[in-house]
Amino acid sequence: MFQLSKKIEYALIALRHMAMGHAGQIFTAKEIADKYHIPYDLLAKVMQKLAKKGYITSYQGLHGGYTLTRNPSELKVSAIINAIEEKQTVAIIQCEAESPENCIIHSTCTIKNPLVRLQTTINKMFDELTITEMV
Amino acid sequence: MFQLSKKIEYALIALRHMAMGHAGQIFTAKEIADKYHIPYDLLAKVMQKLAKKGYITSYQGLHGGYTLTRNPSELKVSAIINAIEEKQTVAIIQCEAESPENCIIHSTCTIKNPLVRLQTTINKMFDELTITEMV
DNA sequence: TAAAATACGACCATATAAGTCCTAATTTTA
DNA sequence: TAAAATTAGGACTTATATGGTCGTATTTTA
Repeated sequence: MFQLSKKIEYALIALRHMAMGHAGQIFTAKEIADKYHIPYDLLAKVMQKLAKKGYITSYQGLHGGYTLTRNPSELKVSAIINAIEEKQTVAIIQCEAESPENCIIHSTCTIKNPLVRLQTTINKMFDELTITEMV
Repeated sequence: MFQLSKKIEYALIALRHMAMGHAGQIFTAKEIADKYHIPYDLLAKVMQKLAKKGYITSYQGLHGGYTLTRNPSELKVSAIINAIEEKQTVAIIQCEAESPENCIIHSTCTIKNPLVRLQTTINKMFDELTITEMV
């Protein structure tokens, strides 16, 4: 628990790599996968998700690839996480995340609040962290 | 990702329950499992781990059970997490957690530092949070 | 000695994560 | 127009982690 998934690691690696190039530079998934020794297929899917969310722009065909859509300083880690993980992922307590109504101690629960506060802080940190901090 | 495991949830529920009783009061795993509708066997193991680490004291035999060893204010959530999860669990990046030497970008990695800082903050929060805040 | 509790290892089922494979579709260029 | 290089994306497999169960031993008390 409390680990970023490989997908997110790969996304950060790729975006950082792209951020280190010049504006508008095109990168292929293969090139990045090779350079960092990460599985091509997996990285490809990750980049497809990022493209779908508009964080990177894709170009198909020969000499195709991806470019960063925006300035790295606008690329929040929180957004990257949400783009890649389908489920609500930063949610340290499950009752808040999925089924408050099934909670056993419902109204009298005094565990939830401190953890929700903690979670809010974590969310904020991921929100304030951008790719710029990683180049 | 970024969710507390059920085991830890159960530990928090149990410890909170015990903290709400009077000092020295004995509670059985069964009693707590029943009250909160959590699987007895699982809770039993969780409590065994807590006992092994000395956070609660166990009494075997008929009319046995567990008591809190210390004041709830000394029961840090960080300690509870570490008692129950075997692996280094709050470690958002894997290179720090297990194999820095295998890292692909080793010396030139600029991703690690911001995440390590974030992790430090999270650790600190879990360290400052005690059972007292949950009763 | 029986009952009620902890102790603990082994096991199983399921879910999630990680990775692979295959087949389009698109674009460029020889 | 055909081949090559790329993105797009679904289906599948494998590995690992999680959650839960089971069986048996041990301890203590009545």
